Amino acid sequence: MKNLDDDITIGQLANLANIGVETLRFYQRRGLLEVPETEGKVRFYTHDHLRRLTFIKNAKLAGFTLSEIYQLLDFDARAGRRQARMLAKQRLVQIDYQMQTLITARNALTKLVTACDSGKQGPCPILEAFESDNSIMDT
Amino acid sequence: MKNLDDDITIGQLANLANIGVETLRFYQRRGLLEVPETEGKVRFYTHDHLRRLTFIKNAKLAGFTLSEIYQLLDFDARAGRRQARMLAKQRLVQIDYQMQTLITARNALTKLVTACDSGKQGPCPILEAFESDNSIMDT
DNA sequence: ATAGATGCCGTACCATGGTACGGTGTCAAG
DNA sequence: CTTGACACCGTACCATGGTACGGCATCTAT
Repeated sequence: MKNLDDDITIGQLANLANIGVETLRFYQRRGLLEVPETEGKVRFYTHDHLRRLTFIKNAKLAGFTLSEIYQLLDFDARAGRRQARMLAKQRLVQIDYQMQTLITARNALTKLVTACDSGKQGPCPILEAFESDNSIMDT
Repeated sequence: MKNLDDDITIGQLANLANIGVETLRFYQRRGLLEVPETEGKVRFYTHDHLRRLTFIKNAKLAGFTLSEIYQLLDFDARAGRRQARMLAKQRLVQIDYQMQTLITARNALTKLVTACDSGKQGPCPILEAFESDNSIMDT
């Protein structure tokens, strides 16, 4: 299980990681994925590259941007616990903000859909609300 | 209050709506904002344009994309209550999905930050988690 | 009447995260 | 020995939501 999956081509790596080859190349350009030294012409990838891709996928799931992931990878290399923690905390603040926004929109839309479902007469409450200046979206 | 704010230039409209002029032009290109017939050279905007911008801003707050907003505006013009309701319901489903994603990420990051804060030894739990295959992000 | 502020228009550019294309090279099987 | 499948590389293109620039016209105040 150590070097069984060593010396893998980019296509195989892409398969294992379930990511497109072009995306891998894109990550390479972004510095997220190391470009192996070529001994000849075709480049070979190892277990390490796969782990890195796992890292990237998980960090993406946590909502980090690619450039934040770039930093996280750097912290990982330099044992930058403090910085990683800071980035994570920042992301948590952001998440709370995003959730609040979603909750507001959700409440508003739920209310409006209900109103629109029940009332049969007059203009659509949803569309009407969007035209109103002190919107239901403020709350 | 009817034609006091009529015959307004694009710059004034931008000010009133608190949106950049370039953004207004962009909305015009997208068909979101009507381009007034020019009687001469300079185009004049009215209260209607301002209401439309309010609509756009509120719909954006609710998380609709510009092309969805384009549709909503169309429904508004044709009294498309049913369609507006459908779009709103779709958006609600999407919101629930997005919230679930955020909650998962939030739980994971909270746990990791706590772990990283307490443990002083060994590798950073956050970075470690991202390298793990069956990630904390799955749950 | 001349400068400065706006308006108009087309077009280019930005970030974000990819996706695709075309040319070239290499390698293995039939 | 030729065909097909990949690899490599540079570059272009996609959607999304703007933002900026350059050239020209017009309007207003000094």
